[in-house]
Amino acid sequence: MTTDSLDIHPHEESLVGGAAGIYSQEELRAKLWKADKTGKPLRVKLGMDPSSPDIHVGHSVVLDLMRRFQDLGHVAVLIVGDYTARIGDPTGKSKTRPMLTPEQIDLNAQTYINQATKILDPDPAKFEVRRNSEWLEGMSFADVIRLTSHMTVARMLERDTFQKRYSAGDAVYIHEFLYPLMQGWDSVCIESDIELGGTDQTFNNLVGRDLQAANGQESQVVITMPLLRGLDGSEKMSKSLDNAIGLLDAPDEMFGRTMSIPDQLMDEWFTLLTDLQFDAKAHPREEKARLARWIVDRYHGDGAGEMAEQEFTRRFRDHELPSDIETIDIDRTITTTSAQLVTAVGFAQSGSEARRLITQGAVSIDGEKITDAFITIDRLLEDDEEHVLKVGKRRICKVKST
RNA sequence: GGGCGUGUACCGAAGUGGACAAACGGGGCAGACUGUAAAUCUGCUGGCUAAUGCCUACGUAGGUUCGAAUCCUACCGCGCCCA
Repeated sequence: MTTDSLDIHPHEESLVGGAAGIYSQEELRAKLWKADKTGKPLRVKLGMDPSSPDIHVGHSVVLDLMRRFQDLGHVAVLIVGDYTARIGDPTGKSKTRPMLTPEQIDLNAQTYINQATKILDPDPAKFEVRRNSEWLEGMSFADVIRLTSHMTVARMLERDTFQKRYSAGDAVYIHEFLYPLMQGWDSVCIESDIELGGTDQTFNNLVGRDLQAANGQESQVVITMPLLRGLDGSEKMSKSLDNAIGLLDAPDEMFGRTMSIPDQLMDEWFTLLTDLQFDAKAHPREEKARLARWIVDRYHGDGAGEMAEQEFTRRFRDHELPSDIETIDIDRTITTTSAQLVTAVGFAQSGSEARRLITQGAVSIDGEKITDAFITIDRLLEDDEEHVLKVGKRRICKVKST
């Protein structure tokens, strides 16, 4: 491909402006011009791991880019790594994930697609979903060996996670070497023009380039996007680290979680998640609320952010009760002490934990702190009256005892 | 195949016959302070119990011992070295 003399393509900036890496921009340029000329849309690949179906706002970074490609007329090709998931742990982090049944995988994939199409355009002309079992399942051992012959051990060990684990003396299994090859082979099979992913996918996606070249195809362009850090402000956002905001989270939950991020994270979130401009001079709380409103509006519709904010303000600034509290019925013949009450409503997992919470002053009834874990609830609760039980800052319910 | 190591609670990591539900760090939870921030400080962090106490737990299965996370045997996993 000649790339020397091409002018900058008008769409380039909007597509790669936020990227962490492009391999390579010249090739992207050539592909964009070529698509214009031939009228043939580019095939833009994104891999999805069906072992964990939940999408969080961090995924929106890459999905937004995918959407931009779609809006320019290109085709989003979502690869469901069902074959990969069936075999086990794809990232080789440290633990082997349980093998999933085809049913679970189907379900997860569907859930994923439902969430992803909150961002992506589901128009069939621009949206294609493929499962990699389609082409991986039928491969023979000889096919697999042929595939592995394109990769050297040294090259494989360049990869960050292998490097670290290997030098730390942790186990690195041969089959883990196959995952990048599998993903790369996906690119060959769907004739990918461009592959998107987070920076953690750089290595895997680059393998696709090599395999395409080795199979007589034009190599895909790899565009990596920065990883969004989660609520804790350090680790990348991930459901399993419990530092994520799910796309399906309730408005109040989204708002509250956003408000709890460290201030230093705001700039990053504004940049990666929104089209708003971060104002470093504004009061941090106000800025964060603006960010939170934007996020809630995006996933729950205009106005949802403002409602969530109001609820948030009354609850946490004005220390009032939430407007909607679940009422739980308590049977006094079973539940007798305050500690048992806390476990009965599900705010503690064991009696010991409930007792600890009470001892630490975390539990209150109708605003009155309880300090005695063994006091009988007869002395705390009126018959047939609703009382507000609060544990810590967030666990609140009404109890009615009979 | 052989040799040497190693396997501890959510994670990392001490402990090498009794005082071990197991130091310490991280994480988590709670309290103080706040902007539900972050940072900081304090406490808690296997289960049952009003409590003395009891039960379960140091890779798995047996054994030695009054007593085992600690010693022995076998097995399983992982690492390193030799072949």
